[in-house]
Amino acid sequence: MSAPKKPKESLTIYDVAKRAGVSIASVSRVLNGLGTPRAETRDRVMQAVRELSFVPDGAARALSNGLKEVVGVVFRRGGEPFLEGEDESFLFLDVINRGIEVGAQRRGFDLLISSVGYNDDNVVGRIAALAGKADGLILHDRMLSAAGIARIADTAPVVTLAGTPTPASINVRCDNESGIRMLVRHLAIDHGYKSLGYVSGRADSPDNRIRQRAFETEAAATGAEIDTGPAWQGNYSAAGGANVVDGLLDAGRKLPRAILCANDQTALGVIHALAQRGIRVPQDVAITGFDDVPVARHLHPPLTTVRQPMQELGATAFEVLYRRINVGGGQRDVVLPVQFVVRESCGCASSAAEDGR
Amino acid sequence: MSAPKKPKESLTIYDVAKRAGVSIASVSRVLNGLGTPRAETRDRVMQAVRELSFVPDGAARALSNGLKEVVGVVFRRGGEPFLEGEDESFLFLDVINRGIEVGAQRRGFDLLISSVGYNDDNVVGRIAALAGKADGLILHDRMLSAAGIARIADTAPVVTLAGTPTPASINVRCDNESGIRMLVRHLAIDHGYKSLGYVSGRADSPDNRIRQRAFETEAAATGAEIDTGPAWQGNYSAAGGANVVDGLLDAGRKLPRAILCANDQTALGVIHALAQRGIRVPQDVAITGFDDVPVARHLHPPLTTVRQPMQELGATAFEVLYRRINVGGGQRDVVLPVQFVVRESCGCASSAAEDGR
DNA sequence: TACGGTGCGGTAAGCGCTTACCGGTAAGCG
DNA sequence: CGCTTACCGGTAAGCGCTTACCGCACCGTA
Repeated sequence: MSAPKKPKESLTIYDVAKRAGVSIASVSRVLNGLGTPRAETRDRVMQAVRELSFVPDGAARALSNGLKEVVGVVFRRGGEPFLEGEDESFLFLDVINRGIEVGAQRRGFDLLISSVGYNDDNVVGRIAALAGKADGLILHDRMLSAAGIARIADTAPVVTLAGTPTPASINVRCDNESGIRMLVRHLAIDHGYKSLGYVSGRADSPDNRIRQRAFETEAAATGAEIDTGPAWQGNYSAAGGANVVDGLLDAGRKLPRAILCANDQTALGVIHALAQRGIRVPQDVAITGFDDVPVARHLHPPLTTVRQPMQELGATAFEVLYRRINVGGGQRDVVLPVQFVVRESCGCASSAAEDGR
Repeated sequence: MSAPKKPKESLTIYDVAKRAGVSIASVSRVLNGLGTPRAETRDRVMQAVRELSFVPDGAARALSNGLKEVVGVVFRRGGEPFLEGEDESFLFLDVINRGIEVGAQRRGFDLLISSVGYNDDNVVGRIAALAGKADGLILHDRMLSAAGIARIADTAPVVTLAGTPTPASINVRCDNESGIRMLVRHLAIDHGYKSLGYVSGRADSPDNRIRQRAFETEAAATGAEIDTGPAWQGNYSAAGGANVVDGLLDAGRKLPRAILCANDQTALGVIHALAQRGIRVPQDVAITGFDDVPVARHLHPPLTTVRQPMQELGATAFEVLYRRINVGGGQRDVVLPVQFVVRESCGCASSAAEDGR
């Protein structure tokens, strides 16, 4: 039945055509479902394909029709494996990447993945090389300066995640402003807390800057008193959050009634540090996070936070890129809605609305 | 200075050649560092490349020289995101993938990543498509039957991780036998425990089968009494480990003096379940794991286990594949050494040798 | 001055595929 | 029964690159 010779070098569409007794054009058409081949033709081709277990060469295909069906994904990786707390950020990126993959699979695309260390040299070169192998690029976080993006972008379309749009690239992020606004209103209005603080994330993170600004604006709008300054500088890690609390307290400063944290990770550290000092959450100080990572609901008390649709973020990034690859144009700043998740760390009772769905 | 026209469609080596006033062959040679171009020629090409920010098309290159410089990596993903305990397995795969990436980067290769759900259909088809876009494939764990592998393997070289070698593929794994042997000897001889048990991993895992067999062989060799049977069936998860303990105890069976667990995750569950019942580790029952995941050293008591060189596993898988792509042949069963890590869960004192390096 | 040697650089073929274009056959119509 | 129309399916032209091969210019030598 099946007598696959030696698959010598690589077998091509010509081999299939010969075996099926048709032309290469027919083979191609059958394989791509174009035209209206006769049933017999189709069957003979399919059978030959099966017998030879032929798989068309992606490169040739890409060259011929100008579509590689590959998107490059670039992200930062920590310097050392197993750095404390890295597990979480791993997970974070991973969920987003999975989202990209899901989106990609719908369109028959695959992911060309490349991570970059914090102190790798020639990052632009590496990314450029990647661009040559892909139809478009998705860059996590802050991989490149606007100039760097511009340079890459005239090779291949670029979508950034949680960055800022540039003339040459599209950015996809979630609606940080609304998230912070909901948090602030809930604390200042629903709970009536009169003083608020914000433990920031990494200073160079666009997401963080937006959150901080939204915090200040909204807090001012509600008339709450806000506490700021360099002492509030965190770095997205639990250790960073704990540091801020310790620094504040050691300096003898009085904590505000409620503290928003740049992300859940930070909130975790803050809550921990407060517990060490015997300060109760939420009775003495209310705490909120941002992201809604899986452990958020298992903290004591369960963390009130804002859910980022991470997987959707990835899927959307892909979809936006896909559209850009095929038709061009489109919106440059894509913002996804977030979901307010009320638990107990804000002072709500345990029976309060748990997140839906 | 730089007047990059509109990068209309895509710019090619012809555009560069024209701008530099040389032929496309010279451009190609300069770009690939072949031949001995005059300094002037080289400079003009380089300048033109810079001015146009030209990046050669990977597909054309691949088609022309038969090397895509891409390896496909396929792994299983859990059905649902955030399933309990998935974080760990994520991490596990991730570290291996990072290892592959490190190896790949050394050779200028990139990773084409594709995950497969537990109940996706047409997995073979998806993997075949991936094979068409890559120079070779690395398959995690049990992605495919031997027949499936054979089918893929005459399209592209295949390396499996923690599987078993087949006539058509190479397998890379760590030395499970030695690991188990060291564990058993340490428990049976050094500590003199007379009865041993093994909480297994997933039944279909080659790694697990090898570990179980090694356990039985080695335990018999030391003359220790061993306890086995379906009640000892775990699944690599903490819950699975806890289940085994609960099942055994609820059935009124007496636990052996020492229990080896198929992996650290399982050990974690076992220790937890024992603690619940007031059974002390290691005083009443000694426990060991396998893998040495990061948390292993932070358990109470710190876990005695065997370290798998995960990153190296990935890097080796790549290197083996790379060699196979370029020259063919090579060993079919590659085994990496493991490292015995003595901590306290086996009954050793806390001052005992912590892992070296 | 004429000839061979050396080496840079250009021309062209071809990698495996898609697809525009066209010719041949069969079915539909007068 | 002959001509038109449709419909398949084959032929061939690239896609952007690498590289074998060859010509030319310039040097050294006689």
